Order: sequence, then C-alpha cells, then structure tokens
Amino acid sequence: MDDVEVRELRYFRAVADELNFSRAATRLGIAQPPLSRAIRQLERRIGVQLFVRDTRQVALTPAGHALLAETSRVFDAVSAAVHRTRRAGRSTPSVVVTAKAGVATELLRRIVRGYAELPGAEQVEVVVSGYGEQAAMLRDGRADLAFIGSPAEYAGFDTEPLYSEPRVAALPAGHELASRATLSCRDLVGLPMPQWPDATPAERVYWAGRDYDLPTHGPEIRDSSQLLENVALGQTVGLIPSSLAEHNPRPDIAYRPVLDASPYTTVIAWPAGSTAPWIARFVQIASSQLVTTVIDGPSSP
Amino acid sequence: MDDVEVRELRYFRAVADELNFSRAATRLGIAQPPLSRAIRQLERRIGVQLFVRDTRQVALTPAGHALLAETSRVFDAVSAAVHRTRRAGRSTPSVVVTAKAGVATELLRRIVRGYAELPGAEQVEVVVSGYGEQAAMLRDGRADLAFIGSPAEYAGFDTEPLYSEPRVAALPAGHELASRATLSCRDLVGLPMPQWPDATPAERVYWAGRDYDLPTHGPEIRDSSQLLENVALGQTVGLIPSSLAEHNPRPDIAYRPVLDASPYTTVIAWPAGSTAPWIARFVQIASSQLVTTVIDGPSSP
DNA sequence: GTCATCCATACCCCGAGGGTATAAGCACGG
DNA sequence: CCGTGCTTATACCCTCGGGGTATGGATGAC
Repeated sequence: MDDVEVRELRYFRAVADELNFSRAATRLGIAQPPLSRAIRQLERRIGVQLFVRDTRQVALTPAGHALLAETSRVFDAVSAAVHRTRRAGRSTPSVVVTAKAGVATELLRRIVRGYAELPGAEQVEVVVSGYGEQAAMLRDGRADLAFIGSPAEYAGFDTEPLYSEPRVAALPAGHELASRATLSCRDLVGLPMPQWPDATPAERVYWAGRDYDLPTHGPEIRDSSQLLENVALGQTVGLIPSSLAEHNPRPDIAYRPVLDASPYTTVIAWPAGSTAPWIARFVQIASSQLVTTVIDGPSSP
Repeated sequence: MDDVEVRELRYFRAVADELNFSRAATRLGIAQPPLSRAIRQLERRIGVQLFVRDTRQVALTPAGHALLAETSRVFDAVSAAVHRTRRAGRSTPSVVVTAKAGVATELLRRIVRGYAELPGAEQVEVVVSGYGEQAAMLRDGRADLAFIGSPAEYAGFDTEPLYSEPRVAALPAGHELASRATLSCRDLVGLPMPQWPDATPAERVYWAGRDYDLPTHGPEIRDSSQLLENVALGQTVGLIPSSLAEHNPRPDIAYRPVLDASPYTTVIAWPAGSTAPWIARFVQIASSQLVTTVIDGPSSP
C-alpha cells in the first residue's frame, strides 16, 4: 500500500529543491538515472504524478507541492526518533532542555536544580539556542523540553504557561514617543517593525498585537541584541518583553510600557502527546518553582 | 549516519509489540531470521541496544522504550504525506474536514457553504468521526481540518477557537445533586467519572476541571450516547458541554450547570505549521461565520 | 533426560538499487 | 536550418542486501 521509504522522500526533496534531476543527483551523491527511476517508482507507489518534466524543465505538480509540505515532518520524526533513542541508550541518560538566551535565567536554574534533587532524576543538559531554534530542536529530537516565548512557536507542542510579562516598546532615545511615559498599540501603527527570518505571517501578527495591520517594513533581525542595535540606530522599533528591557539598560534606547499589548508569555513546551515520565515531573517542578518567583516590571492594567 | 528506514521501524514496532521475534515475523509476513537480522542492523545504525534478549525472553531496553514512543510519529507523518499527496493529485482536489457528531451541525454547514462560495474553492468533504478520531485523522492525513472539543486533543495542532460553552453535569434523574439548581466542581469530587479509552492522564485531569484529583473509577466510555446511557443507569456522572445536553433531553437524566467548571471550547484545528492557502481561507470563513452565531445555554459567571 | 520453544548462525538466491553508456527532446546560436 | 549543449529517459550490467530454508544452541517445562 504505502511502502514509501525515507530514502525515496529524501530523493524527492532533493529534486523538488533543485528542480533539476542532474543537480539533485549530484547533491545526493548518486547518478542521475537511478534518481529518475526512484522518483518514477515513488510516483507509482503513491499513485500520482509529482513532477511535470519535459526535457528542458522540471516543475512540481499540485500533488508534488503537497508532498513537499509534508516531507519535513517525516524527516523530523525520524531524526527525533534516532536522537532520543541514542540519548536514552547512554549509560547516564540525560534530559535536554533548551531555552532562549537571557530570559529567566534564574528561574531556569532553580527549576533545573529542583529537578536534579528528585530521587532517580536524570541528568539535565541545558542548551541555549538562538531565536526560533528551540522549536526546531524539539521537533528533531535534539531537545526534550524547551522554554519558548512567542506564541507562534508553540505550534505543535504541548505547553504549560510559566509566566507572562508586559511588553515594552524599545525606542531610539530621541524618538518623539520617548517623551511619553506609557504607550498603546495604536501609537506604534505604521512604525517600522523588525522582520524575523523564519516568522510566518501569523507570528508577525501576534507580535504586533493581533489587532493591527501587519507591518511589513523594517530590518531583518536574528536575535535580541541585533534588534536592540537596530533600535539604537533608529532602524526599527521593538515590542519586547519587559525582562529583556531590564537586562539591557542602554542610554541610547528608551523603554516605554505598551499598556494594551498582548503580554509575552513564556511557556515550557514538549513534544505533543509525549507521555515520558520525566516530562510530567519536570513540568510539575517548573510550576511549583514558579509560585515562589516574582516577575517584576511595570504591571499592565 | 541515520539512514533509518520506515521498514525497519515497522519491524521494530512489531517486535516491541509482540516481545517475540517469531510471532512478530509471522505478523509481518516474513521469516524470523531476516527479522532478527534487521533488528540487529537497526541497533547498529542507531548505535544502541533496543532489546535485551536471552533465548527465552525479549524485553525492551530504555532506549527501546524511547524509540517505541517515537515510531508512531514517523508512521503518522509518512501516512499523512501519502494521503494528502493522493488527495492533492486527484483531478478535483478536495479538502477533508472532520467533526465530532452532533456538535454545531448548523455552524459547520454554514462554514462549509461559506467556503464553497469562494472563487476557486476546492470541494469540501465532511467526515463525521467518533470520539478522539478527529485528532488521529488529522495526524495521519485522512483529514485536513478538524472541529474538535476537549483541550487535550488540541495537542500538536494549530488551532483557532470557535466558541465556548458552559459545562453541565449529567446526573441520574434521582441523584441527590439533581435537587439543586446549580453545582460547582467541588460537588462532583469523588463521584465516578467516565473513563475515555485513549485519554491520557492529562486529558482526564482537564475533564475534571484541573483543580481536583483525577477520578480513576467509572465505566469505560466510547461516545456520548454511551456516556448518557451510563449516566441514566447510575454508573457514572458526566461533565458535558451544554449543547450536548440540549440535544439529548431525557426524562431519566437531569442536567445541572456546573458554574465553575472550565468551559468546553470547540476549536478548528489543522496540522501545526501548515501553510496551505486554503487553511487560512477556511479559518477566516469559520471566524467570520462565527460572529453571526449565538451560542445559547446557561451562562457561567 | 527429553522435548518444546525461541533466538542466532550459516548459506543461498534473487531483486532492487546503483553505475555507465547512450538515445531522445528541446532551446539557442551561428 | 543545422549543430551544440543541456537535460531527462532508456538499456544494460553488476553488486549488495533483504528474504528464504536449514540448523545450531540455550533454556525452561515436565
């Protein structure tokens, strides 16, 4: 029925990426004829044509587009299986937790310590990763748990909210809005906003507060320090969690609370439906450590 | 590196299920020696031992348990890829929407009609499926969109809430609590609650309102009509969305609002991170149709 | 001790996956 | 209008690995 193999999907994706059998074959390290044959076989197995190819051009059919959209889920699942199995097979299995840099360092440390004190607890490795990397690491199995922030990253995971922070606008020191004590989302409409590289449109809407039009101009941003640098240069305006502002006091940037912006919620996330025992324990520890932690910063009404 | 193939994972799961190489081989339709060899090869590829086997017994190692937990994600992903590709390859591609029986029939019909009226809209197939089936259909690609209810089913999908309903308790007509006009969660503690078959512990906690201990006794339930039958027989007590109660007036069952129970939210769900254009259109239609629909029933404070 | 059960080993076979050579289709330039 | 270059498809061969059968070896039941 559907004896589709991972290798065939790898071949498919190479061709779909290159839209050229010869180049794809080179990339895969095989010759072109076997690749053509493998694709034909895949098409026969699934029962639909994936490419339209004349002798000069290769293009994806609608079915091919559909398959391309699904392949990464397969690769992620296989990769996750291998990664997690290898970790579980080590003499001292460890739980890998990933978090974005700079947010809630103290809380994270306390949670990890709390977990480590449990009887029979596995070793915990904390991996600090860049913007958007947490979700990818969770998907492909390099991590078991993640502390993530922006709502759109939650997609596809089970989550437990840890805490919410109000948002502040990061403005160039001389900006006209910096003269005001507080702001509202309305004030920010039309200003250049940072463009995150992997952000889907949905995520950008979330950042902007969901009630306003999507700002489509502003510099490409990869991490928070780059964002602040761009703000200082007057290239953009940031809508950031208050803790990030507190950890980065700068004379050339003014932080002003945005009272009606959606709060920035940090959640602990793990693969959807996972029933691993340590997850339950870790999440419980995280929640219990939480109540003893006070999140400071200006409170939104 | 990780040239793990789907076939090997199928073999692995068969052995993990049976914990017996010979029976697993029979189930797979192959002989036992090639199966043993395939498992060894898989162990060599991943680099960890998956089973401890003496000549009398086979058991999973911790690594084997980890792999078993991940395999279904791989099978789902492959199955989803094949299903969706086949549908996309048909001469008239269709979008498959699945929903649980009886909930929001009118709303669903209106949404589907609204979508069908869009220029260039694909044909929409609506599949009514049993309890818990919606999530499975979304995972393995038999469906593209789902209307689902209980929070634990959301796991792993992108969602957009459609509407919330208050919860009512379904009690046997003669039950002592039936004499009261309204109830609170506290009143239900200790009563037998239905046990859904595929429910993870997390889901059961959600059903109970998340603030109370998990009730572990009560009959096994597969669908809502079975639930009501069991309530009428005095076997259990249901905590159900108000619309379900309204569609099933019965003299032998008393419905009483549970004021502080978490509301029952129906959401529209689709595979996490999917960027298919019709999903955005469909969700938009669903949201816009929503505002014209009034959800009746007792309002919770 | 004998037997049954079950996994591992040994050995064979064939087909699928991969390679080379080449044909065939098509755009483009002279 | 005909080469030339680029690309995919076909033909053919080879090798490796997946699958089969036969059997060994370990272990628990009786």
